[in-house]
Amino acid sequence: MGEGVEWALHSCLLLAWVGDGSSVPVAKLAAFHALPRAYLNKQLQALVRAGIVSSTPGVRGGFRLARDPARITLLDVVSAIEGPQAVFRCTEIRRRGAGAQAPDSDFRLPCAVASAMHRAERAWRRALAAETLADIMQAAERAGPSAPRAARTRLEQAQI
Amino acid sequence: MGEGVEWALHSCLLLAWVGDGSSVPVAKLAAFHALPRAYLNKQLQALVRAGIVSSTPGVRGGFRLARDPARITLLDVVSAIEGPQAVFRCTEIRRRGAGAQAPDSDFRLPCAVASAMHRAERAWRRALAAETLADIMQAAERAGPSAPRAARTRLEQAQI
DNA sequence: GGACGGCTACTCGGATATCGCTTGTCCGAGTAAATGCGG
DNA sequence: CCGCATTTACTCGGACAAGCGATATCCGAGTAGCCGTCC
Repeated sequence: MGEGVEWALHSCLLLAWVGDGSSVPVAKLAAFHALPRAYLNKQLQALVRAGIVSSTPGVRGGFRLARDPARITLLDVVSAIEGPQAVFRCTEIRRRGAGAQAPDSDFRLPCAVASAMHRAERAWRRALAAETLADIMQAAERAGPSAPRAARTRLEQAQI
Repeated sequence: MGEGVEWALHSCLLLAWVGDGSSVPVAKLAAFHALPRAYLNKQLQALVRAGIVSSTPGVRGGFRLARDPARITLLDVVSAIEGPQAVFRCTEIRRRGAGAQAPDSDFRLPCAVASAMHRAERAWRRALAAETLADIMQAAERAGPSAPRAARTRLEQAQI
């Protein structure tokens, strides 16, 4: 799994704490976590394409959440960064080589291996879809109730 | 996820159908699915290190399952190929950059983002551990009852 | 005829190269604010 | 003093390289079977 998923999730968490009031430029977000600015921008573009965050250009522009944190699931973010394709991709090797000479009736049903792997993957996606960004916020605030205010302050002070 | 997982699973399925009676050389397994022989050998070595299959050198050597298919889970195979590390790896970016200047109390608990991701990943692993190689065999035989016999025959005929 | 020693062919195993994708970087298009000028 | 056109600085967005892991390959170590020879 790509490292960008972690970056995107933490960036969304920050944007959620900032709120819809103001946009945060990518330079601030990158400075907050000491991440490469341009590459983080690339990941945020993927979130924009997925409709999770919205971007505004111009002198006071930046990124902000496109909808309420309670309506943004982890699956949304993961799918936006990693792409729509399944983690396990069946290449149908059963239809290649000597094994492909079996009677067609054996290939009527989908590949049993792929079915099992996809079943497990659905469980993963279900767990990801069950957790929202608001849940993450709550969990983080439970550890430190001052986290949201502190995040806003550090974000403001963060410089390139 | 690497392509080797699919290869390893299908190879284990074949070895399960062949049974413990005889060893199957990697050349036969590769020819059955039209896979690169040497690289498949590399993947099977990982299965050997994990104790899933056993290898015997020599003129009638090859690979065979090390234990009963009902005692081999998909998680065993996936872990053997992909390695023990988690799919989502937390690099603790919250402790870097401007955000790290928050009070230490905020870092007492583990990262909320990583916790949520790992929770979902545990669901995935649980689903993988619940399915055994014997289950895959049953599902495949339900599609074509002649699959095991056909597989043995094609394996014997398969040539480099 | 039986047994033993050497030989051969075949197998796995790890060291070695190649490719594609993730990661990282750069510069241009576009926009909103600020500013100076004219009425 | 107010409104407008221009300038300017700052933002995102997509095009362009680099590094690293997955992919693919080769050759050597080792073993089991086979054959010839000797007793």
